[in-house]
Amino acid sequence: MEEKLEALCESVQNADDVGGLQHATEGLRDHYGIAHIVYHWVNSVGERFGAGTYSQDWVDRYVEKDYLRMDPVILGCLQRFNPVDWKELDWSSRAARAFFREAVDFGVGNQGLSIPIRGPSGQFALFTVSDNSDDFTWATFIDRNMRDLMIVAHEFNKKALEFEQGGDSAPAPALSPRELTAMTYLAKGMNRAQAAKEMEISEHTLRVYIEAARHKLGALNTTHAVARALSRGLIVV
Amino acid sequence: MEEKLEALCESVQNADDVGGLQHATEGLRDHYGIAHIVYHWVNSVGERFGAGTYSQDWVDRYVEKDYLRMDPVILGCLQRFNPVDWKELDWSSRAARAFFREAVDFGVGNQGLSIPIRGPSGQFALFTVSDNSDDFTWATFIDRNMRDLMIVAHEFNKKALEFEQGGDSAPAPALSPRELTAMTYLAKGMNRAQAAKEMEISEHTLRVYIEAARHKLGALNTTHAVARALSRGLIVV
DNA sequence: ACCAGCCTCGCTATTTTGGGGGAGGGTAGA
DNA sequence: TCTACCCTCCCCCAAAATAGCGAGGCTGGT
Repeated sequence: MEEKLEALCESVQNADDVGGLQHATEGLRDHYGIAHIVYHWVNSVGERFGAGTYSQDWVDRYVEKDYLRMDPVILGCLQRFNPVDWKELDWSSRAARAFFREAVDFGVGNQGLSIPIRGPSGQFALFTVSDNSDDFTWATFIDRNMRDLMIVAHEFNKKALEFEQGGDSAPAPALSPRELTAMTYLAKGMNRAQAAKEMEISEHTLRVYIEAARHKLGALNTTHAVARALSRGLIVV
Repeated sequence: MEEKLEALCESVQNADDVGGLQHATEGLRDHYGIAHIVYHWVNSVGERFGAGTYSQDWVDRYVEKDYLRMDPVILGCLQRFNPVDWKELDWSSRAARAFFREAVDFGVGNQGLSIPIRGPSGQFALFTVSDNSDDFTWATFIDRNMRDLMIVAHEFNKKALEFEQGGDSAPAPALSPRELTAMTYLAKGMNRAQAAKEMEISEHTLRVYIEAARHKLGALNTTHAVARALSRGLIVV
């Protein structure tokens, strides 16, 4: 079993483009003998890409209908931390139920598990396994393979990150301690007067920090600067 | 080996407070025969807590000196995705090197590996293993145990999430599509006029969205609202 | 069928930010 | 050493955001 996992990880590691990941998902599907494996990834500039075994028809349909905006799997995972079984999601709306029926018609399994992972710059990835089976069979499958799947999901993420860094990487400008403190207070909702009082400096000085931070971050205004500082993991609210 | 991992995970699962996690870190340390295991967590409202085997002296010192703001492990992991060996971090500044020497003096290992994980609402967790050893021994240890450690780290996260939800959980307010779009444009640095033009609505209407978002997010001003929307994963820049 | 919530538009006055200048002392890295 | 960057303080004025009112049409869920 250990060796199998090793081989599966390697099939991901050996990918050198999105096509390679695609191939890896097919290998995984065959290995586990289930219906689908899908890896979906949003990079730090909001571009999406995916690799997986869903039929092209379904992918086209999904894009055409902009299902991304209402897919309970996506919406649910954006709010979660842990791997989530599709059954735990909110399918209560009419649109969601219709979407699910349509998905099953297009060959997506009636059972699914999605593992969400987040990166430091707004990256968001979803590793999904899906199959057609009853609740008990599915629960057994998950119980057996959850950990391996998490490891494999992680390999996918590593690969996706490599691809992104292969592109243009932002060098992440360093802010001075006072600048960071200032940005943190602003991110907490203070205005300049409050933040200055908190930092025990004049409002003028505070302004200097904010402007310095703005310039370093290439931001157009304070809100933008705070947003960038947050996205880049420079500060935490 | 498998059974050992199972037992370790259970020791985490059985924790029903932070003290329980503390106990679990001690068990892990003894199991692996290394110097330290530390789990550090920032929840969605910015409160931090930790469980681990560092000496109280070091923890006190760390807090007193506000090392959180300059600790290269924290700063580095805030920018990363994958588990990171401490050797890969940026120790070039004098302050960082002094910090490292001091840490070693306080019993922290000279080798370390930290696994960062992010949640949907700005939660950020760090699972760290540390020991005193040479590069080769450490590399071997990591190579052998990385995957198990990732699984264990995940158990910690699951537990931390439970604790948070047990307390007062922010119900994650849902923003309407237009509100989200508005917040996204603001996060990109547009002012109200530009965002309104982009959305093809009047500036007044845009203002309504911003205020609605502000109220839903409990934010004091626009910058705060954008910061919260970002930290909670509602928008991506 | 109804209600909640979304989307759209309007006004005025006050508060907060942003842009443009400077200036001097302190400290860490090359 | 010495240079670059950090920290701190000051002025004036234009531009932008916020607070407080309000109103009507449309859609989705119960």
